[in-house]
Amino acid sequence: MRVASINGWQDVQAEVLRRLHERLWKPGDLLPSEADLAAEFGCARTTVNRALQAIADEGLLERRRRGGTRVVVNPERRATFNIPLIRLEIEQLQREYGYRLLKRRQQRPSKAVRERMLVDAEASIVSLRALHTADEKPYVLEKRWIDLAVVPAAADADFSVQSPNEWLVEHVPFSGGDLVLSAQSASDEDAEALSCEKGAALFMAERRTRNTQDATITVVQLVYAPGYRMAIDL
Amino acid sequence: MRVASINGWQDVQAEVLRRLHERLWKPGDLLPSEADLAAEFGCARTTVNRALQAIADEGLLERRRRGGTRVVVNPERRATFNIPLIRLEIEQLQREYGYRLLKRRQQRPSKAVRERMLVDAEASIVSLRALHTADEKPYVLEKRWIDLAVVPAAADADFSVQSPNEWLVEHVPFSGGDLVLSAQSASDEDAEALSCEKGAALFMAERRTRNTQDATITVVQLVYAPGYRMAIDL
DNA sequence: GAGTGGTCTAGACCACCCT
DNA sequence: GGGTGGTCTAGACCACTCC
Repeated sequence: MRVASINGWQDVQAEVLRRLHERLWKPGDLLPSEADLAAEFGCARTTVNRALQAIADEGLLERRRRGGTRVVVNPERRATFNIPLIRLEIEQLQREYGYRLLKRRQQRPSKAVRERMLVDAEASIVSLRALHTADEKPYVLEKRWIDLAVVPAAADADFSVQSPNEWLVEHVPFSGGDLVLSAQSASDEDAEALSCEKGAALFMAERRTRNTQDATITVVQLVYAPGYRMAIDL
Repeated sequence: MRVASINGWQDVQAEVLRRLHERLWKPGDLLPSEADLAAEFGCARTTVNRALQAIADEGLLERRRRGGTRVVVNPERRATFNIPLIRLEIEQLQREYGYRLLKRRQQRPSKAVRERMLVDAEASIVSLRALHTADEKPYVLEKRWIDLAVVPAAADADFSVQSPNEWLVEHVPFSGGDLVLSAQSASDEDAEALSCEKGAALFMAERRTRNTQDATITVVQLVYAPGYRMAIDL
């Protein structure tokens, strides 16, 4: 037998991956059909299907009805990462989490906020500034805007004890959105809140969250203290 | 009928997601068993399994043998994104891609490189600097180190026409690794290569790639020109 | 011990789409 | 038209783990 012994779909996946690694099937090549592979491996087609699906989900194979399964030519690496609650992120580092609400206003949106949230000038917005600390040291500055038309309850929420981050997770159904990562020079406000020098290079994550009706619930900018690293496994 | 009509696993997924949205099943709650749900939906247990698996993969449910399926309490958002070849990334922006090799050396690793690559002082390393441009303007500076013990062919590769990025994708079997995103102040070298001011806030991605034997193939630092944004859909 | 999810099997039908 | 992947079904056995 060429293959040690195929028991489950993970074995099939491993064997297919091995052949891809060894360039036995090269980029652009057409793989045998599921039925043929099932015959070769001595398992049900369903099992082969499951394995190939998993590999295709990773971006290494491309599958089409009637067209068969092809090895992708430019295998874009696809990375998955978690966006944890800041509190949990800090606690996982074995550091003591702290939180402080710096500012809270209810107001009409500025032009910049209107563009970010895609709301009109009449909207009622809760604007927040909060600081998350690790071992008493500034960790990340949270700048957040919440649309009260979409989340009326936010008007009465007490963000001085619970961070808007966590409050929203608890009170608002999850939904879609997007995330933009960038590097920014510290503004005066950033420098003061994070106790760093003005102009320092800061890692920033800006996240927009939409509900199921595609309305913008909230936009948040997380401005991390200097030295922050976002690690992702591939 | 309570439910419109359940045909496929995607319908089951949609219905379960609806119940999660509506808080019919709250964080921490135990869902009915797959068998019960299958009976309710009038489909096979396999179909329910597929649907719940998909939701669990998104991080919203937690499943355990014997323990059943639970709604996750703190639903960490899980995001996936592609890491494209730089050339394709630029071409997708409808800008003209350009590439220039700035420096190439073959040498023993410095202490900093040894730490990054986890190799010893005797290793033979190809050290590269290359610039990728969009419409003739600096886009990203690539600092790369390749371990010749792992990739001997890199000693003879001509990186002046093809970027190491693409050469490696073509010649080295894909593998695991990790990725670290951060913000850095532009060094003298960065500033000169990217035509920006020293100290400017730059977005940096550092990636380490390992082969199947867990040896470090290459480490690359991608230092992006000011203003770069990395966008991710959630 | 018993109930749960994890998975395999064999067969079936369908949607797609290349030739 | 016909071959491919996408999926469903019903039944089965197993692994895990809570009670």
